[in-house]
Amino acid sequence: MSGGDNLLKLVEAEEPDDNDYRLQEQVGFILRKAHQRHVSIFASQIGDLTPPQFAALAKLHDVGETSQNQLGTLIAMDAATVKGVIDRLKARGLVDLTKHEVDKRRLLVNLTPEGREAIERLIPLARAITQETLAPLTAKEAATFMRLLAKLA
Amino acid sequence: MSGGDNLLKLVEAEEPDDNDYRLQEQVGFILRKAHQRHVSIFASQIGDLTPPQFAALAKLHDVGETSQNQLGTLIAMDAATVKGVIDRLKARGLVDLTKHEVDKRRLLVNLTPEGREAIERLIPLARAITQETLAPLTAKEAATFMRLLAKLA
DNA sequence: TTGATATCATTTGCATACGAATGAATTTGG
DNA sequence: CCAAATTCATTCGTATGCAAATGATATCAA
Repeated sequence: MSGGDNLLKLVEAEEPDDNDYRLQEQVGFILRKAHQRHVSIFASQIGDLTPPQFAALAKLHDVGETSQNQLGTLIAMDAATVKGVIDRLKARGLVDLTKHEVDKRRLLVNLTPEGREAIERLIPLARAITQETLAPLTAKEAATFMRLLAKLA
Repeated sequence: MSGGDNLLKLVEAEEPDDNDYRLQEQVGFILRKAHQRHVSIFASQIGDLTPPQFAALAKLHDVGETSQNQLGTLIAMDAATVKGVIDRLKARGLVDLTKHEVDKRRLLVNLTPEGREAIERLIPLARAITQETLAPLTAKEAATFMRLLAKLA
């Protein structure tokens, strides 16, 4: 190796490979923090609904009546999680549940008028939440970020 | 449900603003899904430890003895959450807890030999998890993504 | 010094999140 | 047609995650 002794020593000193694991630079750790920050921004703008609850209402507003299970698929929640979310929305009168006439396994979920009013009122706030979440990025960076994030999700 | 047919809810719906809201394109929704995917990859590689538990061990390995509260700050967990994580690690013999000699409020957390063995064994797997999480991106895209994600977190 | 503040840890309550097991209803394959 | 497989929903157990309240200790300021 030509003239590399000093450089080699330096590199070895800085990169012992196993001792050098940096938690703060791992994608999972930063993803978790970014998600936490978003939830916090959401809560500051929409205090009385959680992001999953909002997602359920927004999707129902979008697609209309669906089964609980199907709704879960649309908003990326497993059956156990979606049940809890829908139960709480029902308790607040934002959705109602009816049995499917033909397929008796299914539970159909609908927005109530109150639920419809709520989601339509909240959607502008949700736009502001998206903007605030992306505020640390320029418009171009945000576009790039969204494109790459979508690939990961 | 009583009454009858579906009333067609033709809410004469041409408010472009409201109809345009696409949940699937909001940063918070995709962030949540990307995080879910990462947790799932983590679980497939490291079945007997959760990402927060791993983070606690990795950080302890990095900085040595710290108070429970300080550890929480380092790995972005509030006091209530970190307590649960540390309790479970203690129950498994991966950390031990001692009272601070001078400041009696503080609870000092240390890796046990088993905890040290575990984290050193798992770090290579964690590197693989990071790689697999970023696998949908090219190397250049991954670098860009990490830079932008860090700005958001 | 002491009274007000601040910090550390704990506890409680609520809300995701998911694996696994279960029961009911439907669909499929032979 | 029927037995097996699948689907839908529910329940249980475990693990974050955070707000708010509490108790113990430490620090600061008048």
